[in-house]
Amino acid sequence: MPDDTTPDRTVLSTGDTTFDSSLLPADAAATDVLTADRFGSAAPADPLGADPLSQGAGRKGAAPLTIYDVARHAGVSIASVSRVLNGHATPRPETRDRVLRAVAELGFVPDGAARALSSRLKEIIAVVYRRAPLGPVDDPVFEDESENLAFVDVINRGVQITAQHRGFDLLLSSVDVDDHAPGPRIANLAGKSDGMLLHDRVLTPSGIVRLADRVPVVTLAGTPTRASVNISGDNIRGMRDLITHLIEAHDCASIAFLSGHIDSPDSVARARVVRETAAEYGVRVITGPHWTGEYSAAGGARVIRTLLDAGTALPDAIACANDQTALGVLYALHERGYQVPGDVKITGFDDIPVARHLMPPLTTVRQPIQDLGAMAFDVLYSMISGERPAERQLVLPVQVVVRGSCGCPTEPLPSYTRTA
Amino acid sequence: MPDDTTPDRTVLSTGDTTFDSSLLPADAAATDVLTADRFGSAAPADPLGADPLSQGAGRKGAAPLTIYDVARHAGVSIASVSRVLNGHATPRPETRDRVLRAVAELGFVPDGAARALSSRLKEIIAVVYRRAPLGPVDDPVFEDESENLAFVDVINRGVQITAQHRGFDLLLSSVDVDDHAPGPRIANLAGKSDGMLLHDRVLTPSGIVRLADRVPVVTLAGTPTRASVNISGDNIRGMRDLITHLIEAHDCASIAFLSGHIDSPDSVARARVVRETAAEYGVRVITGPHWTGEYSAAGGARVIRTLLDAGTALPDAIACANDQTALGVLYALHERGYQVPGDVKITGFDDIPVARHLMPPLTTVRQPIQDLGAMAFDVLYSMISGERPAERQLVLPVQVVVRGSCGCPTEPLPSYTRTA
DNA sequence: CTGAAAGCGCTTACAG
DNA sequence: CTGAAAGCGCTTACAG
Repeated sequence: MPDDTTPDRTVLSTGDTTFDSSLLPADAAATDVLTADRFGSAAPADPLGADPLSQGAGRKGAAPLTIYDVARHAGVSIASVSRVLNGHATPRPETRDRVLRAVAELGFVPDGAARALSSRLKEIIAVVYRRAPLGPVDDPVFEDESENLAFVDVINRGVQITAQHRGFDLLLSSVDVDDHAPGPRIANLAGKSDGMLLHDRVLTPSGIVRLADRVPVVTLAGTPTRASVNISGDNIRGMRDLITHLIEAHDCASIAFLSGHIDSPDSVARARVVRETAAEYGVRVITGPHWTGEYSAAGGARVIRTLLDAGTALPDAIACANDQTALGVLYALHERGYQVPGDVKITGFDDIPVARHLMPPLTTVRQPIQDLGAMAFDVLYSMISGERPAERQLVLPVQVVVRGSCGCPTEPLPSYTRTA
Repeated sequence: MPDDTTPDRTVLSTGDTTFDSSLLPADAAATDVLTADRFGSAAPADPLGADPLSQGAGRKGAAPLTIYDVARHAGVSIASVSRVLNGHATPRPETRDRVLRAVAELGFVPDGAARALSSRLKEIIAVVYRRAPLGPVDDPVFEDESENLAFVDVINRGVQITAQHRGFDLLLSSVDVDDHAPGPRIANLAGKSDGMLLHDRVLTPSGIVRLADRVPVVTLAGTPTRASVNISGDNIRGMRDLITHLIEAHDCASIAFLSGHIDSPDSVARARVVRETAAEYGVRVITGPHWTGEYSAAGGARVIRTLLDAGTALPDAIACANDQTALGVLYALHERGYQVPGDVKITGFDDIPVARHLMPPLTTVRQPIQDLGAMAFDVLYSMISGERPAERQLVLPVQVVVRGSCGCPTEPLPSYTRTA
């Protein structure tokens, strides 16, 4: 019952340090919080064995509990305690019970570092991403770099949830954009984990190869190496379908591609497909150094403003390298009084959560973002388990999601009838 | 030079498993990736000492390098290696150089678990959040739970960046909404970390007290206990200023408060302030079980649809418990043909990154989200260092950000002149 | 300044 | 089924 609905909370006044005294006693309802068998075995959920030690905050200074304390308390050897804690079959019920009781009464939690050192498994994978650069534009509307990391955040969520199923946790780290020697940090992470998951642009391919020599490595939206596996969405199919839609359904005769980082494999692949697909239809493609948005809303807005300031005419459609860029494009166009999709059609890539809430809702290519993370973990896990990956490059299917920004009618309003 | 601009990448065809062979050799440019002194000392950045072992992926099966290998290679004791690696003052330059060279040549990375066990410091803090529930509405527009976690993601980013400055990494975990016994998972995390940071509604206060008995605990947007410190934004000041603005600047005579989780301290505090402030002005407040949005866009949309379906008249303004809720409210109103702020004024709370990009841009209370995370880490770090926290409740200042959704004119279009 | 050795808290053959 | 003991790879008094 350590449920969040327990109504034993009190709202404090701001800055107030008083608090409801009912919070203080280690009440019965919370007994299972720390004493429940962490391995899912049948621990005594009965609050009777309430931990006497936790009654006072006093044991803070005391030496932390070890497996020896538990063994002594239960009258068994540390080997037996370890076996019970690890769910081995051997200890007979009676021994098991005594151990479990002792663990519950003492509130024992095994030390992860000791377990890791002994078992040679940390049950931790490190995830590293590069923090997006703030656009060069000093624009308060776009000042928050966090907004450009929605894609990474959702992938990481997929990784974390999947890892959790196998008892693994995620050690999260980031590399600053202008950190040109991330090696030491990443080496440190390698020492703290069983495997590493690198987002795009964290390490060069050669850096990845060296890292992979020490620990299994999987990359996301990157490039496979002889020693690492890469996971990506299907850029080719996704962008081809999107461009085809713009041309066939909306008669676009000129399409600009607003790229991401010039060295991003995803962006390069998407750009190429735009060119190829348009060429098949004889449609004009606009791209180049003026059309570079660094995957950020600020970058997208900057491109639009620069173009309009220069008096450049807008193409029929702008295909953005990702949704964040489209977000900035939409904002800048609106700011200058242009209508989307009336004056120009806009599309994104990724289908991050907000894409559907924009005005107009964003037509984009939906990547299975959380699945990318899940898949990345699965592959990494198998490598940690000693398996040799069958493929070095895994591509997940994507799908065009047609909404309003490409010129398609926004979906009709459904009628909801609902009773509370 | 392990920079992402190194142009030695090749874009693959989808599903293709070939790759540019230039990726294969462990080229000189990447030498410093793993061999650089991880403690910032003067390691030989010179690529001359390129690691011969990493030339082949063959050493995969070999026993991992230990400090003994380095010591032997350098002709010193393991104690000296350790001292150099930890930046102690003692080893004289010559010894230091020999160690550093051996470390670089072998590509040695110390094992984190062994370090942690020996030094009693893992340099890891665990962060746990509760994954937001999907609204009960089976609505494809709002199906992605990730969209409701933007606030948590940004806080975590603040934590991670701040932790990084002290050499700490972040162990990220989440508790499923309907996990009623998160104890075992959280105990496991406690064993893997030096301290814990809990987001709202992860543990009951009594659960927190028990946990705090084993490891330092800081909560975010929660409730302080005798054993843990809580960090929050200034709900009182923020909501008071916001409601005052709606009343004084926009003559609102009826204001609804669309709450978050009913047991969320933040939501309860905000609701109370809405009531108190409105009462001072004699303004009518609408709230109650029909006005509960669980902090999610889906929840906000559901509330609006239910009300409109029931023929309920809209109040002058709806103050949402957070921005996510406002996002759903905006969408649902637009869906039904209502104008914001014309028909009803809408406000949020948090100022998550997308708030400024909505149409109309969302008037809200800006919390220093990343700072909340930074502060949380700082407090936790001091507790890990053995300091007794001076305050149990820390409140960070917030600020009303007036945009279009409250009825204020959207800011005038600035004129940008920019040269590429 | 440097090294031999103890010890951190677990897991797991190895005996019994 | 159970226990004594070795060992995981580091750090750090303790001597020299």
